[in-house]
Amino acid sequence: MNLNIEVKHNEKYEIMEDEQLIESVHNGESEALDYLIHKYRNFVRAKARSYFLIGADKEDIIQEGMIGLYKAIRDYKEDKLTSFKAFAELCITRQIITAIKTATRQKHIPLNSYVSLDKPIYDEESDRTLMDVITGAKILNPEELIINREKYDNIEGKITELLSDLERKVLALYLDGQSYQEISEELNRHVKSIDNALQRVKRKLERYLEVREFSM
DNA sequence: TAATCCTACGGGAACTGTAT
DNA sequence: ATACAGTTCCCGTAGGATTA
Repeated sequence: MNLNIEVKHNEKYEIMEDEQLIESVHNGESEALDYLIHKYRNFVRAKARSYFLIGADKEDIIQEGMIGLYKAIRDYKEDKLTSFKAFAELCITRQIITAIKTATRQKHIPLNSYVSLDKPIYDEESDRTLMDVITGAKILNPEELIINREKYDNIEGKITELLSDLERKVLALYLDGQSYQEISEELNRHVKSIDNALQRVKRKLERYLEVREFSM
């Protein structure tokens, strides 16, 4: 079956450290590249989710995230102090944010909703990124990201206060990159319940955003 | 087909007004 | 003060439509 083939195919890579894999890629092993990209696919998905939860275009953001991943693989230097994973996370995040910024730039952004910044508002739609919503601040560059991290932590606490138990759990797993089905199995609920919980979470976050924007 | 959105429904808790 | 009916809000659920 498919599965077996895949397993065999990756056998030799499974025991390798990311850093070794990178080296292989740099030496021209395209299979190592495939493996790495596959391995980090869910990671990218999880990262991207923060940005499309509130309605951004999921596929586009994931694409950007994958580009960031690719760049990370391409540019990672072994002698760096950071692990590849940390480096990749940075690259992916930066790529996504840059893409969103580009998409939203020169877009008339209503004063009351810069929150939508992270959200790629490709068009007339009013979308906001979860992260933006949560952060409530525009992210101008990586440095600001770090600065905003503190605010983010605060706000995160407040937001989770708004959510019910189920909603909180579902959100956590969702942001973890899990699918509806995986979440439903984990929590022993119908997929429908997951969907509903997510819907409520989104609505709450949107509402929270509005209030927040208003008071800032 | 899976993910997502929209709308409506039912149960329960909290609140309110009122009659006793 | 107590009891009770009516109202409102929140949570979870469900069906169906839409989107990717």
